Amino acid sequence: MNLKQLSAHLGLSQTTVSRALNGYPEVSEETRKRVMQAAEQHNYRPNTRAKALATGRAMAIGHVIPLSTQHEMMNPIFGDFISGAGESYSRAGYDMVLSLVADQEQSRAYHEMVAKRNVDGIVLHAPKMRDARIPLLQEIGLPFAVHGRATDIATPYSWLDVNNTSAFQRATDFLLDLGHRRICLVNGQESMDFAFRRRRGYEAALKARAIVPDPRLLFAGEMTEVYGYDTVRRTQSLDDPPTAYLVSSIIAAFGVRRAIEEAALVLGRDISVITHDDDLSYLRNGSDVPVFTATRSSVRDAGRKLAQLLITQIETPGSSPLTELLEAELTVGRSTGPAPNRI
Amino acid sequence: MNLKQLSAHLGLSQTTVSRALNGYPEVSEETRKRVMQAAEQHNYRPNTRAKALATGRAMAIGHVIPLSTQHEMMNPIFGDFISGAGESYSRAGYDMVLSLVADQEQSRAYHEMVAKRNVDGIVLHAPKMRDARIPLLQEIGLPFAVHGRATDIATPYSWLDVNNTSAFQRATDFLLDLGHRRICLVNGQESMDFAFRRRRGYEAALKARAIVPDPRLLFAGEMTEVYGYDTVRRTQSLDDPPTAYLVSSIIAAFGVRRAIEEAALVLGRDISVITHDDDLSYLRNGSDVPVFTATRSSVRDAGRKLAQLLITQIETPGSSPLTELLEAELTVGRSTGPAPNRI
DNA sequence: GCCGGTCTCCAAAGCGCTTTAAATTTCCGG
DNA sequence: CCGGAAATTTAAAGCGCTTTGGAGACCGGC
Repeated sequence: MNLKQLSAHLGLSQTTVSRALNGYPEVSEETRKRVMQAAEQHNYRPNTRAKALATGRAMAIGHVIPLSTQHEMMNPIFGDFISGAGESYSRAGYDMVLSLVADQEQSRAYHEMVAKRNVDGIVLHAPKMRDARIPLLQEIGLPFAVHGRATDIATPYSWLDVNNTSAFQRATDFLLDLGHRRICLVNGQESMDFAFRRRRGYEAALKARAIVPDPRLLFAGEMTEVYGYDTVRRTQSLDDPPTAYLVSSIIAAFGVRRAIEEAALVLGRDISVITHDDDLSYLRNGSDVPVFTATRSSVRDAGRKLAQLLITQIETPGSSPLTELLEAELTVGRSTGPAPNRI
Repeated sequence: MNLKQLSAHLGLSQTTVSRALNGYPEVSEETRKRVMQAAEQHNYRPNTRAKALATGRAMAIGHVIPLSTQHEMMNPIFGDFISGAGESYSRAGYDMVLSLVADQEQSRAYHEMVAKRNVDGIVLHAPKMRDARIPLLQEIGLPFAVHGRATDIATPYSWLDVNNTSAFQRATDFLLDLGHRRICLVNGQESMDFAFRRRRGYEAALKARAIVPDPRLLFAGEMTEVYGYDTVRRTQSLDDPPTAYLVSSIIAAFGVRRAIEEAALVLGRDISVITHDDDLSYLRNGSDVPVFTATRSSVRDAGRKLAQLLITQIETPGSSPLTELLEAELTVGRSTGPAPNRI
């Protein structure tokens, strides 16, 4: 059933029917009701493609996911972010189209998206520090919003980010307050902007207490369980092992915990651990009292908000870029305690 | 730059240019070359929406993700499945559109998709045992393919599944061969079809050796780390605790391992564990020798293949449904060993 | 009774592409 | 040099919708 058939069936013109359905005022209440009813009854839905062609609006938003091995780590949080974004989209009537693109084809992919005109805007994932995609998208002129930020980009753009610097600074402070002095940072890939900011927060907290960061306690890598495990193994065999770990992901924190328990140490007594917790639906941090003390920020919530932000921007053309900085909560669990008095 | 402008610029009709670009034979090689070059130079891409409207093909495939809490467990594997599917789609020139739909709106969502005509086919995720969505889609007539299968559906449809029954049967057999007699099944939600099949495999192996399954060793739930942990805690306090665990997901297996180590037992000596391993990119099962003995089947690979299967079906109309059953590998790691001789 | 204004409704153009039917050009043997 | 087949090219219709520019109908005021 298409518009033509529907209007023929109603004995009205396509114009009137279209207007009635789209809420334009030039149609009497009576006929509007009649039209609405008939549409409902025949289960009529306007053909998206025709509508998009006529209006110039695709009612769809693109997500470009980099496919390189270096970004595989996006995967665990990907599902949650997407569900959050999806909620906002379906509420506003947008579709979500995903493109998985190899790194070297990023530029081509964006140009193609805008030329093919099948999205009204783009969400950018996993920004690197000086991410080339941002100036590219600015030049192209397609509305976009970034999940995260990119350091060293002058011109303003829309983004939503967790305050990674402050979160890790507060977490480090918390450990310092407990008497820890040797704190190992188990960070993500530092080419990623968020990881860079986390390290900055960690370093700032140390510097404020005149502690010089020990390079042997700084790690950056892909956030796997094994990575967390290996890092603890390696650092615990130092002459002067750390008494605390600050971990960038709960998956790596699992590995950290395993290595600690395997060494017959007690988590929260012998060794303290704080992890960042993205509040993933399938990786809850314990049930009642959280297992880990954590800097927590729901990535699903971020998805919801960033999507809404992009929609707002698309629907109010000419608006200046929107930004939102979320503060992570520092929730205390059972993985932290005062530094043991080692000799 | 659109077709009209391009053809004006070339001094040709839109027809000829369109044909040249789409590889039709009614155009001389010389002009084809000229058209191709101009298109390249002006970075011309046909407008997807116009093309879709004219051809009746959307060149897009929809994935409907159920949003209920009961399916949250889809999330961890979701990212990998989608990347696999995305590879196939981009190779074939399809877009992927995601819809997150609350359970009670599933039916409406499918009807809407077909009425709006913005996808050429649908991938169905997380089928339940007697999934109502399958007859619904068959009735609607939109091509679709299921990731998994649904028991008790008579009419044929396209699907791709891992042979869950045989995988868990072989895993159970492997444990039985090692002398284990009390094997605890840590399964997923048994309303999900795959979980049901896994239990069937487990039971078949026991029955073949005339062992009656102990209901106190059968668990079904959402596959979290805590779930694995709790299950071990609970079962190890039985009079006659199990000597082996058969686990449905590597995330739960992490919890199983934690409980075992916390009880000062040695994995692979005191207690054996086999887990199903979806070969997720961010949750590798160890680096060299796998940590866990596992029934392994790459979910990314499944995504790739299922997408290809659906594309094939879409592009050869009138074809009968396609199906593919993948066998999981049973890879031996360090988590299994002979049953200890308990008295 | 006529006129301007307000409500309703409609015909037709246009979005950018494909494709059918037809026109034009080219080619070649006779 | 011609006629007809083959090779190229084109005009125009159509995909299903929105939207512009009017056209009738109806109203109150003069």
